[in-house]
Amino acid sequence: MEAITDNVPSLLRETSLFSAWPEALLDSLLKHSKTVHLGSGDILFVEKATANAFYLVLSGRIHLIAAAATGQEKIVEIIQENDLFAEAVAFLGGCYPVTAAAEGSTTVLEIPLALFLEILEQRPQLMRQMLARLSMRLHFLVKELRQLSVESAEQRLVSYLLDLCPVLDAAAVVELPAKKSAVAARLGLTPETFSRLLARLREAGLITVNRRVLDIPDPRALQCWAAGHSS
Amino acid sequence: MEAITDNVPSLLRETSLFSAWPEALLDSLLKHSKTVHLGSGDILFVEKATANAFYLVLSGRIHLIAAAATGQEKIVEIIQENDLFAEAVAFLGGCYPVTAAAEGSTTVLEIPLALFLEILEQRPQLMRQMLARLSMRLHFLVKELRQLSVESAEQRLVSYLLDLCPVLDAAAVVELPAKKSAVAARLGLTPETFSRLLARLREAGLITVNRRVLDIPDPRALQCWAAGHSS
DNA sequence: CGCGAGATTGATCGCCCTCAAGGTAAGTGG
DNA sequence: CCACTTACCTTGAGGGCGATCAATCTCGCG
Repeated sequence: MEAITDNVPSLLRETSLFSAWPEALLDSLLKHSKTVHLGSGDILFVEKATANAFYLVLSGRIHLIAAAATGQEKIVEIIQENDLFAEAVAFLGGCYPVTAAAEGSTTVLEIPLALFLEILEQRPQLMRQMLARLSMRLHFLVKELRQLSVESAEQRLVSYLLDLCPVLDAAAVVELPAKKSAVAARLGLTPETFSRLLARLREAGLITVNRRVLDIPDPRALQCWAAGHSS
Repeated sequence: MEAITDNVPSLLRETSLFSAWPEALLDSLLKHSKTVHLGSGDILFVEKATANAFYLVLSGRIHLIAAAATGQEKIVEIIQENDLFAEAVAFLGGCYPVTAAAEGSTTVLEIPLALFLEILEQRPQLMRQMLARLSMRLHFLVKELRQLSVESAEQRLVSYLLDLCPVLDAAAVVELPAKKSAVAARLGLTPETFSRLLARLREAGLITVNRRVLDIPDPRALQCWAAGHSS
């Protein structure tokens, strides 16, 4: 546990938001932060709860979940290690728009919003960075919105796989960031449909599947194939 | 035309973003802005084009459209008179994530991003307001995302109608903000499905429809009915 | 009146969900 | 080492929602 805690300053510095922060500010922020350990499925915060802090994933993964009255759930985003989340709520003093749950054993750093805002208030450049961050998230969400509304399940899956590829011009071996049922939820699909789609791509010779690891010999071909299937 | 131009300062001041700006700053921003007139269907900017300005709708309506490779289109948002749009792209120096098209004859004020950023850079409080604005948009998009992925067409329609009601506790007469086919696209539906859903609600005695004007005698009943239909 | 855009209604189809039944690993205790 | 368990994934059959195609209707307008 100490090992992780000692690591925190360097981890924080690796995030795009904090990379340019002066040492002193980071330290004072860390003094008022604390690590939280979560078991599999544990809830970090629930939708509509008052937001007092935002978080950095130190190890494990966090699912951001939007639930409907019917009990159906959609995973809005899967937060990986060393990623910040929920930092955007800070500026409304409001509540969390989603529920955050741990996948597997997970450790997060809890950073109080009040102090963060206080520091930000006095550092225009930092504000500028926050604006850029939020702007990026906006673009991400707009893209998601488009994909959900106008693309088929297969096109969404292909887009998702292509996003995992570091480059499109060379063969790639990618690992799914979570168990398949969770990735399915992330894509707005049932596990059954997800499985069937993977099978289709496999039968078409576009990918090979090994547990959580996918081999994509020709990303471009995958891209074209999905486009051709819209007709 | 002069009449509209003369009106601009007061219109700008009515927007949440500019309401607290000093007169002098608004004036200098206005000096470098210009009004643009659009006919029905005219394109203001296209997706992926480099962003040099953001806009305020002076009269008419603007559709923000996300298109897929297949030619299908989804209206992400319908911008009303006196609303700002595309202000969020400023902080990435990037490109527009959607296409903007006029619905009917429309006039917009084009505000250059560069100058806006310059002013913002020197006014931390203004930055803070921008952050709050972006945060609100993030919440809006997350809500949209949830609705698209986990709610049925009927639930989405009802949510949309309820959003148009000023209060839920009293009867409301609301006007659709655009022609029905455009509202359908906004909800991710075809005009046919939209029409059928309205008919269903009408037959259930929950609304009456007159051209673009809807009468909702009991919003609460509408809300409950949609919830009950999830089973 | 005749025209045309938008709205409605009907018939049919396909995608994806649901429900249900195996299948395939990993871990457990004998 | 091997049944047994458990979690996860896969595969199959069937159904429903919403899209598509097509015909009719309404209304504003020249």
